[in-house]
Amino acid sequence: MRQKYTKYGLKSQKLGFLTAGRENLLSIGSALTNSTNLKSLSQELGMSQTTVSRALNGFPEVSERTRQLVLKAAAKHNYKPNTRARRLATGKSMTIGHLVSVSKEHEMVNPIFADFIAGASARYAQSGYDLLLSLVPDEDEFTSYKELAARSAVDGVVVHAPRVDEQRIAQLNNLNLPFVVHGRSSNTVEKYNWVDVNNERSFFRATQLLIELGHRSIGLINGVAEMDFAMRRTRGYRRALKENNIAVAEAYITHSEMTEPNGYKNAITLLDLPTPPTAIVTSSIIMANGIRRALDERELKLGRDVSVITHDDDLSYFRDPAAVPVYTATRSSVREAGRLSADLLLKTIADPGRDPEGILLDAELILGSSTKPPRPR
Amino acid sequence: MRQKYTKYGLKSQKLGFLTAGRENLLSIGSALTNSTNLKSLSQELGMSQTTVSRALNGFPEVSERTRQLVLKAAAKHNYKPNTRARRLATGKSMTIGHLVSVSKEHEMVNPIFADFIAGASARYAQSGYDLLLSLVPDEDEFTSYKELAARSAVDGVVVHAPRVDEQRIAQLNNLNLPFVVHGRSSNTVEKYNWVDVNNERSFFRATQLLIELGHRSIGLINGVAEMDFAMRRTRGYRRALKENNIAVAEAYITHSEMTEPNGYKNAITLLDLPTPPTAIVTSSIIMANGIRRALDERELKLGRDVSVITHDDDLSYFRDPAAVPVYTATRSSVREAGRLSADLLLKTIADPGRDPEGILLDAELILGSSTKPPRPR
DNA sequence: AGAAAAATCCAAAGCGCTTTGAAAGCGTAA
DNA sequence: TTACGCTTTCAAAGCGCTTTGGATTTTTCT
Repeated sequence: MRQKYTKYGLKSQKLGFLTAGRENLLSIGSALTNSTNLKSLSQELGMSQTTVSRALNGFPEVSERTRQLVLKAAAKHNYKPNTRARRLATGKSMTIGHLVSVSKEHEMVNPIFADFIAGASARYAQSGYDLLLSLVPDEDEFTSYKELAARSAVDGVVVHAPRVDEQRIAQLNNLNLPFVVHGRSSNTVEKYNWVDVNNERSFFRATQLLIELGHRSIGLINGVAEMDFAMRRTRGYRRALKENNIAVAEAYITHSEMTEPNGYKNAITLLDLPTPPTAIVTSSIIMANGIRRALDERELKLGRDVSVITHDDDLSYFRDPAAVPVYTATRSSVREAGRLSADLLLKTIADPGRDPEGILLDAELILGSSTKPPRPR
Repeated sequence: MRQKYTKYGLKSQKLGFLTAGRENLLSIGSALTNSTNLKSLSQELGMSQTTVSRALNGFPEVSERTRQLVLKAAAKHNYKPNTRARRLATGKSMTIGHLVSVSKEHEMVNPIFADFIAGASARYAQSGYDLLLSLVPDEDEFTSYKELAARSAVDGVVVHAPRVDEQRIAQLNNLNLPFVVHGRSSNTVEKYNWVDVNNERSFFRATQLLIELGHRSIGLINGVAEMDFAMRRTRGYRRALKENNIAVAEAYITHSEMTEPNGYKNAITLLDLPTPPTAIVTSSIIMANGIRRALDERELKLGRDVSVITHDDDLSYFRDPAAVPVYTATRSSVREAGRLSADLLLKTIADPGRDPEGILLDAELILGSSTKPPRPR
């Protein structure tokens, strides 16, 4: 007799060992697939699988009486069509992929992604889509997209944290996989779907506000320079200075991953300059916390001694219900961006011929208590 | 002739309209399924689908020469078995579900979940599993698990943020769906898999340290009381006071969602008591930031005027590379917890007969600069 | 009443893979 | 040469659903 090498053979052996008492494979098989299926449901109802399937999926070709009978029986057994079978039959994955890259340097996961996904997830759920999440080392990003596409595991993907030069956009267009970018990529000429905040304008306004208050030495504590949002924010900052005839001091500009310790470290660097800035604009409320710590350490008071404006993604665990918020901020809900991205992606999947669309959100400039005119020397 | 009501009928009409030029459905169909499949690959190789499948899946029943030929051809076409088909055929979903509940009150997503998932995700990827993420309003939690099980969309789930009284554990045991709890549930007698930090002991130690420094009035700014971790931390805190014959002042204990503004608010409450505490223990580094802000506002200095110990989940965007960290902290990497949870879940799925296991992590007590003896009055 | 139209239902054919049970190929011993 | 045991390959049967093209029943219209 032929020796059994197959996976199944091995497994059944193992199972048999563990579940002594079972006499055959069949009983184990049925123990694994415990739930009601379409076949048994239709048999119980004395109808064909077709009719039951149609009744459940809302097709008009089944009488109302039949539909009610089917729905009642389905509810009774808590029947839900098997996802795996349904996906194979329909040829759709009903799944959206989110690939979030984890920076190699600090193994950092951008904290805004949780709130972004919270927004998107709700939309997917409404439309019956699942969310496939994968955190990948940033050098593996494209490989991961390609693999998802090749094994057709998803119907679309969201691209997080685009860089100024973003390869993924062209690559995804080639793969013919619907996608939406959260953010934009300046050096990309192709058309693509995106949802972004008006970074340039909001940092222009923030800087402008500080200038109007009388500040002339304004620091910028920004994210990593390769990131598109960071580049745009720097541009807004520079433009404001330029339009007000203030020279840009390169030493006032720092770029780094947006962690609290980096906010602290960069603020210390600025504060220890021969002529330290009297105001700071920063890209993240997490960094703002680090800046506050630096001020504290240098015995300086936020607002009174140094003004700070931060970008505020309206993260749920920093949301400030106070009438006057702590930080003057350019605020834009990243959760709302998640919702909009999801909507856009679902629209694109439903209608592949659709022209790519860009959605530009305008951050509000919210006045808090961290900005005051500079202290007279 | 019968009128076409079917979904497909409708859709093909729509597609036809949008893609003028295509003559028939077939061509559209093939445009959608663009990738190579097993059939075409085996035809090209002049082998049966069986042989190709076996060669790719590492079965020993295919000669080395054949395997190499197959692998080469597969690589050439970037062939990956279609996920949907494979899952139906094997009867496995190769997917782990993470249901993260979003609190109704603040729509808050616990910030630790991103790092936890980063840890788990890497493990899943290694074993060929996908991660299905769903953020659900906390009242829908169980419905969501039930639905995932009914449509057999996942092979196992992770339970986040268990409460002292946690219904989900018994429910999941009934569903016969493998699961791991991140944390524990005190009032649950059933056995289940869990990965948790020794919350009781670490808060005992933290409180003990403050007492040894000379503090007698110690506040506790904790998470929501229903959460199991919060209850255990309170217990450790109380035990330390008790063992040192210090009366517990209920006014020194606050419970709330762990946001920065709540940290601030609760700290202000404590600091404005007739006899304010000289030290505070808190459950989250985010709250610790709020506490620092409160100290700042009351013109108090962290460490010198009020000592603070925080629990530190070692979140990537707060990770402090400084030799002496800002906060004295009970530290335990939540990312490591994610890895361990994933390992445990995958083990359970591979071997369903396995006895449930609990993994207890011990938080380190890290000395930082936020703890000093109390200031003499 | 009879024919046409509409409504309702069904058997069967996939979806793209894995797995089974059997057949074919191949070297070696009798 | 034949027979035997391995090794290697294959045709075919599902997995549980959706969708097709018809078949059957009911309603509507003349």
